[in-house]
Amino acid sequence: MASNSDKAGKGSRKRMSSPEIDGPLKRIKSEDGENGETKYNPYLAHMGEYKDKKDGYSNGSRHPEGSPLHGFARRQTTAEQAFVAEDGDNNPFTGEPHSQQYFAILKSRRNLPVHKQRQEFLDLYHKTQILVFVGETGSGKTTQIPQYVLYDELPHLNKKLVACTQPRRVAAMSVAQRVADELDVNLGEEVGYSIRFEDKTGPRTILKYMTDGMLLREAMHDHEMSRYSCIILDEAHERTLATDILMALLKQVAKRRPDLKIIVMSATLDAQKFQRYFYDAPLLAVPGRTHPVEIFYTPEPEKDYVEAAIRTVLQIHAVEDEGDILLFLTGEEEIEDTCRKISLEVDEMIRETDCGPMKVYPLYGTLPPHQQQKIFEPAPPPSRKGGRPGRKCIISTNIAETSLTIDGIVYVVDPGFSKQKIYNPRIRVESLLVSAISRASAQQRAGRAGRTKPGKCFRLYTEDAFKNELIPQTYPEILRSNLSNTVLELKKLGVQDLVHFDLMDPPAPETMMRALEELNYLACLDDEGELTDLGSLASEFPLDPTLAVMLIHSPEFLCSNEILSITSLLSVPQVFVRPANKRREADEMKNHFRHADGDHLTLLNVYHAFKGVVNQGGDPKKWCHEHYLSYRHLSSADNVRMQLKRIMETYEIDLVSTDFHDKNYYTNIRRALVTGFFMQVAKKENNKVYRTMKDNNQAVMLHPSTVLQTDYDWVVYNEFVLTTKQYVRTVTGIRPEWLLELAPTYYDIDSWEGQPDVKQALKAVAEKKRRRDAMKAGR
DNA sequence: GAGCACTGC
Repeated sequence: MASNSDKAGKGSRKRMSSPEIDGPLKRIKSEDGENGETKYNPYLAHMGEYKDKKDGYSNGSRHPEGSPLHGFARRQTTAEQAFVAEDGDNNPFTGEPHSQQYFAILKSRRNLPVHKQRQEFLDLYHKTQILVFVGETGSGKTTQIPQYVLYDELPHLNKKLVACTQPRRVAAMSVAQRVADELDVNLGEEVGYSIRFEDKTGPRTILKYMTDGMLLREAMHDHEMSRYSCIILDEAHERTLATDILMALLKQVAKRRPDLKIIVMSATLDAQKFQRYFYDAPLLAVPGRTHPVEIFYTPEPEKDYVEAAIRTVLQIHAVEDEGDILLFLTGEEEIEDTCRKISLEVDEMIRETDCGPMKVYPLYGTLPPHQQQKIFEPAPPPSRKGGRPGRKCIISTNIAETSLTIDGIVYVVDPGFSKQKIYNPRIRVESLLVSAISRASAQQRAGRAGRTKPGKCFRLYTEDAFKNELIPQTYPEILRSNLSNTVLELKKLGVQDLVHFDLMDPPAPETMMRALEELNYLACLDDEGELTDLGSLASEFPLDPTLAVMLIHSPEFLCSNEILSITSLLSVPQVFVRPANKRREADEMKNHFRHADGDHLTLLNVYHAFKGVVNQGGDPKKWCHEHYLSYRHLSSADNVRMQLKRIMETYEIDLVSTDFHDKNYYTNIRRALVTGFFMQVAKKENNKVYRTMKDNNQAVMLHPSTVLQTDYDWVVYNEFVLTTKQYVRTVTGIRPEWLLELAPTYYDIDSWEGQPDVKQALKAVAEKKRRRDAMKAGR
């Protein structure tokens, strides 16, 4: 142990005492970066052996007398033991004395509902491999359960981690910070988080919060998830694509790894479904801590939900007690519109009655962060002394249902609609549709009224509709998505038999077939459905297969630097900003970057200009503002670009450019686009209408935002947009002979079915090319 | 000549 005390004070954390604390081997390892010594200490060699002994670290002897964890046997601990250790002077995981703040937080932790059931939790945890845990909002499950697991798993002993997944990055980051505080450790040391672009964990990390997508990525290279001794899937009821795949995967891994424990945490609804899915796993339910919310329904269905919503909000403002209002609507335009209308109406009310002031705020995902922050401003004070209190009204998309929590909401107005993604496998198109929400969603919305005190929820539909028309749960994402990316991931994850892969809600066979077909055309899967080398490489990129394949092919066209930039820009939200009152100015600015051959090349021009400003030490923020570009999204594209570039370097994909003055500079890029987008091609039918290829076969128009000027008969497009009309967005002109040359399987004329005019046109192109080649040869 | 629910790698 002497070597440990020698080190005291040298590490990043000041070690005050307790050299006898367990884990010297670990500590030395983590600190040897300081002076480059003691990678291996022969006196401590025996401590590395416990791993090989079957039950070697469960006998308690690993924690010497005096250690807070003395007597703890892995997976045999009691809540009482943990309480004593938590109450101790020194932190069992770091050896440091506990801070004052620690004891203050500990007190509040013990008031959480979940605290009472710690022993019950441990009893179940000990006797089962998979556990379903159900806890309502406010139960403390997300912060406490992983800590209960830590005190029982003792992950510092077997060098395995406890992981807890979250659907969203912000949640992973903020919960990790909270738990680090609760455990009295520095974030990034014993407790860390891992999200895209940021890995805040270290050699000492024993508890890691991470996004579900991140764990899935890791699993692609470690099918056994061997770094973890316990995996906790939190918010499983949200049923993200990543969570669904992880659940199916973990079911398989659990069979191969009896030592791996799995906890699936969910909100109450549908708990039995999770239980059944996990072989009737035991279930532990913990009550939440929220205030009651009184629900009101309309007696008759409302014809116009926006109008009804406005009426309801004004009514609340006129007659209800103090408290803020949250109204759920479906999209940006609807929200901005309603904000204006309500503000005007309130102004009138103030003039005519003695009602208090009301601030109205919009809230949706694409709103810049500083404007999103405004919703947290306090409600306005009464307009005169002794007047009626003011309130704020937030008009929000679904973002306020799960992602953002606003305290102080007492009234919720729920018209019962949201925009939802749907996938039509027949024409391979994802689109957004305003649809009725589910009962689970309605309950979640109502719950937002009871966070700080008892609240009221006004549902703008009948009770009968709630009971009989709303579906119980929102369809999971996996049933509403194009699965090309997912299928490629599954193949990479080593799932051989997709048909029998045990997903909780298997997608439609047609959706699977479409994905397999698409991946086959992209040559990511061979004709037997096996992953090809190209497919394996493509799956390394956090991109849609189309983009990944294009990027991998791009060096052949001497433009991988440029395709890398374009790919990054296509992976972030629209970089062009178009404020409602300055559309003309914004469009004029956009024209500065216009490339006559299409939008992809225009994006590239924007990126080059942006980088030019950055590299010349200009003020990119100011420049973006002046040019109606989103600094946020351009920076994020730059971030994505760096990540993709690193992956390209790892797999030795050359980063090359054609000389800018070469006449083929842009042609090479357009040809490279075809290697990925050859299935997203539209051919001009008449002046306005284009038609997409093969069984997609849709009449589309070029989106009005396009800069494409030259009259191209053939275009590639990035996106199919279904709104009032069918549009293709982000389009670039191409030459049809490139299709025959670069995607010969897809554009095989002999096997071409349907679309006789397209077939005819392709035939003519092929014939022309043949003649030209013959002439060249004859010369 | 128009609109973009929300996440995630």
